[in-house]
Amino acid sequence: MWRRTGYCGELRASHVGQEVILMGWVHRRRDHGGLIFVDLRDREGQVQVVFNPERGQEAYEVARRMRPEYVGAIRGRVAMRPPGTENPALDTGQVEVLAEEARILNEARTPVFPIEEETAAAEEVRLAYRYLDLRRPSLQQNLRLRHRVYQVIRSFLDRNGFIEIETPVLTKSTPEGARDFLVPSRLSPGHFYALPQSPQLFKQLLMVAGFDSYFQIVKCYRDEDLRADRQPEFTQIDIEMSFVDREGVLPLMEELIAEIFQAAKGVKLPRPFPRLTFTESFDRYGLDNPDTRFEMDLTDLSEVVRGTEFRPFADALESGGVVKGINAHGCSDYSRKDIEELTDYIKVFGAKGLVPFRVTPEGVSSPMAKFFSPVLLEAIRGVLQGSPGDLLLLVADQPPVVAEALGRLRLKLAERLGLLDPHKFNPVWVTDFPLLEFDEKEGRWSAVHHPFTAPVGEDVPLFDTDPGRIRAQAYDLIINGQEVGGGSIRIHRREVQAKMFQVLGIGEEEARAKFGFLLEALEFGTPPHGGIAFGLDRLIMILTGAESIRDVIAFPKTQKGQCLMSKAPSPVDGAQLKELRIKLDLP
RNA sequence: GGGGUCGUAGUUCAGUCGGAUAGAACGCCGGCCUGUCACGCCGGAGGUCGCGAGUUCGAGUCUCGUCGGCCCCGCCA
Repeated sequence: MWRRTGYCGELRASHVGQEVILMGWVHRRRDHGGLIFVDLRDREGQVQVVFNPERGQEAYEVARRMRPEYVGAIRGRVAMRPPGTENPALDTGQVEVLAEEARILNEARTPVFPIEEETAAAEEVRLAYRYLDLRRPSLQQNLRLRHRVYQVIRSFLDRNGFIEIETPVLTKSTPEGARDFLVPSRLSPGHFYALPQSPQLFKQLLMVAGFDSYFQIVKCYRDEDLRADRQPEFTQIDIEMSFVDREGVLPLMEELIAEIFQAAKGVKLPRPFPRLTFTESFDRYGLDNPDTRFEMDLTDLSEVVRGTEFRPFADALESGGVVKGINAHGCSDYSRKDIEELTDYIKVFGAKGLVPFRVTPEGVSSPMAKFFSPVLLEAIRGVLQGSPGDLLLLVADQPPVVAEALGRLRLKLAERLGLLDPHKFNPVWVTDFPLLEFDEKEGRWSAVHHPFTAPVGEDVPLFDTDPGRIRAQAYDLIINGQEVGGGSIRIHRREVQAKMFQVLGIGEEEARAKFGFLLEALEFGTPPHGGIAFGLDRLIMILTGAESIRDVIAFPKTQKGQCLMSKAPSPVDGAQLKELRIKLDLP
């Protein structure tokens, strides 16, 4: 076998005169009868190879048999292209390789879809032939950027004293949180391992063990329904630190994120990152994952419109609700149909309606104008700072409904107005989440973050009086409205953990059965500790501008959790099931 | 569990009011062509209209069911 001298995509004018041996895929062949051009492609790019029978009759004959995606090897000399035939679209476009000898290393079936930067092929087809899809430059670039990010993370955390430790993939099912993937145990019939939703308990135990600072780039598994940014298995950058409070975690994590953005995008993120409390975020943006690349804040109009006869507003206010609005700058020309579309959109989130007011040079107009006095219309305009050309959109309902409806509407409008600058990266910490939320369905308190999150010290007495007002020492990192990470300072005292389980309705016995090992560990000298986990896939999505998480994962699954290439999941034969003592009960 | 949308040649799509032999482009195969790079020109092959029922003289087209892709709600500590 020949040994290649380098990559196709690397050849430049400086290589002219050198003899090279190249190997790669036939990207395209242009047969002129007496002269054949072959673009040979490898991971670094492509280069034009010229087959002239006068230079190599046998090589020419081989080139005649070449077809797209054949794997070929050529030996030849790098030459400047004749003047006027350079191709500025190619990095290698100044030069070409004059083939003297050629070999076909392997033939290829006609590709199911052409291997091009932008493919028109449906994702269904691309996923079934993922290895062909992965030949396309855009996916190659995404995965190589992902590789770069792995290296930056390891280098940064190593430099800062973190120790990389693997935790079990076959572990224990725990209550709360997402549905577990289960793995039957052959050696313990009727017992099951669970795949970890995160290494949460293990990393805390590593703190108990005295490793001080730990990290892991680790797969996590959650058996929930998929979305454009959710896969059943995904990767976290999992981090935990001992003897720290929040200020020991956040600034260092900002350095890590900044280093990633610098290395991957050449973007400098100013530090410190801005911070918002959960309450501020909720009030201004309606969501706990605010996109701060643009303004359009939610504004409270409850006091302005109090006393109005307009039923939807009056009813909402009487039943403890609020009236809030946003100013869609320059949207006064939105048609009735546009407004209807936006209304339908927010109805998905529980809002009953959307009340529009157009600001014109003559004043404020609205289909609902007859319910409002001119003074009130002017007051609404004033509070929302409406100028002629603006469209004011109001929603009235219970606070959470108003927040989500307007928060999502704000994003929808920003998208329509082109306010989401893809070159802008706005990180923001959201802090002071509530520790608990009341689950109406289950009729009990549940943890907003997870049951090991520490409450803010001064709020601990509220456990007995008003659990809903306890703040958590938890924090999320949001970039451009995407939650890319979240963490907390953990409970390290046995009695606080007990209080937490108590309020969650997890009995002494159940707690011992489910988390006994953690509770016990807390009794053996647990340092104060806390940490964070970043969603690596989502981070790579932001860095690459990918619209789907599938574009940053080599072998992703469909919305039904299937791998169209390997056909997983699949039935297994009876012997396997018998060995596991499993009987199927299918509909 | 629910809502929306899509499924026709290898690929991307068109296909009228239900009507005769289901079309186009790209790709593929063959021929010609010595400076192309989305090469060009000539010719050709290629179809389980996702699958299954039903309505009809007749279904790619209408109805019902079903399978699958994508987006969303619920879900995702």
